[in-house]
Amino acid sequence: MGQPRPHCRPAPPAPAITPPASPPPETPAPPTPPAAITLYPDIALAMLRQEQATPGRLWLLLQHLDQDGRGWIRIDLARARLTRADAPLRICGWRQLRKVLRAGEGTFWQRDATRIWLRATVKVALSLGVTRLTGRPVELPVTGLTASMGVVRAHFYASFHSGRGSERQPGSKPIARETLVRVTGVSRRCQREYEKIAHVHAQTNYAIGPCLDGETAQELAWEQGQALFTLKDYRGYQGRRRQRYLAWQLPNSYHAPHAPRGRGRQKHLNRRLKLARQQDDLRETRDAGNVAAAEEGMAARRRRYYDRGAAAARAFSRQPKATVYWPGGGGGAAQRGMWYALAAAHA
DNA sequence: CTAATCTGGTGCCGTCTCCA
DNA sequence: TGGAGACGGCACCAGATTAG
Repeated sequence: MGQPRPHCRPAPPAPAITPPASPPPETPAPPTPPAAITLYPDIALAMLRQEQATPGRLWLLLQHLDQDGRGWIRIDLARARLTRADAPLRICGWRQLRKVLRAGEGTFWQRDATRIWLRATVKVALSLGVTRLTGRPVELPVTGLTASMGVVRAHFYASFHSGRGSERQPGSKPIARETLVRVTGVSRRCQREYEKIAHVHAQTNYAIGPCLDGETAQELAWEQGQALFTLKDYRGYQGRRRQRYLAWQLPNSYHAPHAPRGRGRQKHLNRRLKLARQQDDLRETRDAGNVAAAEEGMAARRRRYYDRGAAAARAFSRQPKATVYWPGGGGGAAQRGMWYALAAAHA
């Protein structure tokens, strides 16, 4: 899905209609495609959830091969580029390719005798239950797509972290494993494996609350549960030396390796998704993308993370029922995963 | 003093599934 | 058909509190 292409692509032929005459033979030396594709994390996660990662990977590679955006690929060309032993984009043998093509029929493409007609990103998204693209699209190296399916799945999962962060702090806001299970459909155990494979760095975070005194400790214990402990600041990182603070563990934050890409095409895709949603009247089915947004939204009502203290303080004054966090300042605090906290008042 | 418990983590192992 | 990978269950970790 990497390259800008015309907004309208030719529709696949209706089954009853005679397939078009075979196109002229391809030139033997195709133009060298760029080494990376644009990946929309919501679509990648939906592929994982729907167990469509194998045909999904093939769809991305076929789009990559379709450099001039015609919307179709000749079957013999796909076979040559993806299954030949000496092909740089080889992913499997031709038998397996046939199997995967059958598995993705209708969702990712339609075939006639000679061509694979690729479905547009919007249609694939809708087929996978995604009705809105959130976060940022990311850049995925083609080598990440031609590796084993384990590596491909790991990159699909990691794209969520890569696409999550703000411009100032890419991917750095804490998110619990349990939330990740709900949002990505990937188990906790498997998340760790994927993180190892895709070089996603998980950072442990601690929140530093107010100075220790009996009443605030009680309030916070109510709010945070028994995970609360006292931190003695021997070196004076947070203020006076040896001052005791209330602290508690936060979920991990994650730093993934994929570079973010512009949101330009995503806006256009979201407009078309909205239109398609209205036409298909899908409003009652909770789609996968919205599930992700809703899950994160639920967590956000209780804990909200901000890039800077000023923004956190403003948000807290507007809504004091949610605890707000912002990254620890100098003294290496941010590197150690220290977050400052303004704790919610218990109602 | 010790065991149980809390939240948010990790490691290991057996079983199942997929793919060449 | 065999090996690699995915997955779930279980034990265990930190750093605290609480109950007996």
